[in-house]
Amino acid sequence: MAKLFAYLNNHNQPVRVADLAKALSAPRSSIYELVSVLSKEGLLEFCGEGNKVFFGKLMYVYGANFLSQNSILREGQLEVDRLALETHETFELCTLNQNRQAILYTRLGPRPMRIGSEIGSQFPLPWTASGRLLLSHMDEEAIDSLVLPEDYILPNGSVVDSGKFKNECRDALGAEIVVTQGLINTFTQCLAAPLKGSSGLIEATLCCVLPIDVDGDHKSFISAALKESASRLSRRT
Amino acid sequence: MAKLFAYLNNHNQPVRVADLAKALSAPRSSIYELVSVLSKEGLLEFCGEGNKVFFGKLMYVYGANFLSQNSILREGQLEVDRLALETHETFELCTLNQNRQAILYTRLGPRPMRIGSEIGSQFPLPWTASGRLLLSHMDEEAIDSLVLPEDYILPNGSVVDSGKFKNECRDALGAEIVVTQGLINTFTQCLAAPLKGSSGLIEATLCCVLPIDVDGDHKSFISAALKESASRLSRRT
DNA sequence: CATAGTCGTCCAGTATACTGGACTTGTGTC
DNA sequence: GACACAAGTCCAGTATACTGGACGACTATG
Repeated sequence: MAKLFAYLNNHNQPVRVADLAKALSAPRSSIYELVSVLSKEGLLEFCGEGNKVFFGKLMYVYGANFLSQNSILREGQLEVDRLALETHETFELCTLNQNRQAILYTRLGPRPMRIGSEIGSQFPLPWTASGRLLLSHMDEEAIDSLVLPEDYILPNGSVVDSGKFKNECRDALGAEIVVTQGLINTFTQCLAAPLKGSSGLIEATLCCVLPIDVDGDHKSFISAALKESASRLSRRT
Repeated sequence: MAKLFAYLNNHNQPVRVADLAKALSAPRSSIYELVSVLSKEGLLEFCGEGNKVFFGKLMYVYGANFLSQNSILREGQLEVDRLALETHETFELCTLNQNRQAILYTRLGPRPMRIGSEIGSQFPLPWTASGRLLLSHMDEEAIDSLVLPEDYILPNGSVVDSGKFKNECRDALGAEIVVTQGLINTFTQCLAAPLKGSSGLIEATLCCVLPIDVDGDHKSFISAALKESASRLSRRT
């Protein structure tokens, strides 16, 4: 079931049941059965032509429940919208999901250029500035048990040094902003600021994706705006 | 699993695992196991104190997927917001979910007064104006097989005549607006307008909840606004 | 501090759901 | 229209997950 959902999420559009079976390399009968059960429950829905399925109404309703309980997410969405509108850059709201950084919300600027920055896409933590913030409270041991060896391999094939990464995580503790350059690709940099919950723990990050060659004044302006937003949204202890 | 999700949805806040087991009258060990599996997958999350669980990030992400695929829902939300802002009344976006009417989105006016009009709450179809629209394309036989006998029992205990209900569904076919009064309670009326998909089928309804004693001019105004919004949002064939 | 009640874990037995093969139905091609 | 291939259904055997009871840990109460 988890794999099925993940596959639909990656495709972000209805998928034929037969294709699901192939893609998940599971018996067709199992997938037909599973899809039938989940669609009876309303978590999946048949839609359009050709026996295609996608997430159902209930999934949306349950997701809305999560949103209503999560004030950082709710306020963070508004803030991402506002920042994107004012600066014309791409902003994202990110959070830790298992051993990945998940993008919970995004608003594209006029020049979207980062791979897969759709809602629901997930990245290995060493790939992003947000990843360093999200792990900043953990010790080396905890990081080692969470981050898999293959997560250190960047899209271009080069490898992030795990010792260096853990140092950067430690340095991110208490930082107002973290910047990484040229990790996911060579032409962007990523500025991330921490959103802290009432416990003081970082619950999410506010992140901006900029071209690598943006001029210094503009970058400072974005950086200041991120810090201001993040500190305003963070809960006071 | 379906029951567990439904229970969390009804409570709309984190629930202790032990309470879940009681409420679902299932063995504690089963619920602990199930919750553990679902939270490992990210569909549920432990949150706050005292071993409480609620919907997880993945549920939100998957729900956002549904939203992105469903243009009527996306545009309908904006329209509900706009109508509520302009008229100061409560509007809802409703849809058919199995044999229930589900509220997918709502914006409260200054006098919210309808029971349970939260996102995700569901009603038997005979209780609402939207229900008549959502069933308007079905014949009597299809309606009988979908609507359970107990669905005809209103909250106050009185019973909707099933023949009359089916006539009202038939009359709703092609109607621009459907009004019901005093069904869910004695002091509200419900105005619903159909949102049609590209197939011409009613995919959702836009609905306004008014006090029963609202003056005629205001009601006409609301009614006209609903018709206008609904026809604008409906897909042309 | 003793006690009752609840909470969470563990485990073997059992029931449910998954598997994969055979079969039927649908679809596209020549 | 005949053919090949893919899509979808069905069924018995098996593996997985659920069950419920026993147990220890924790918490409130007198």
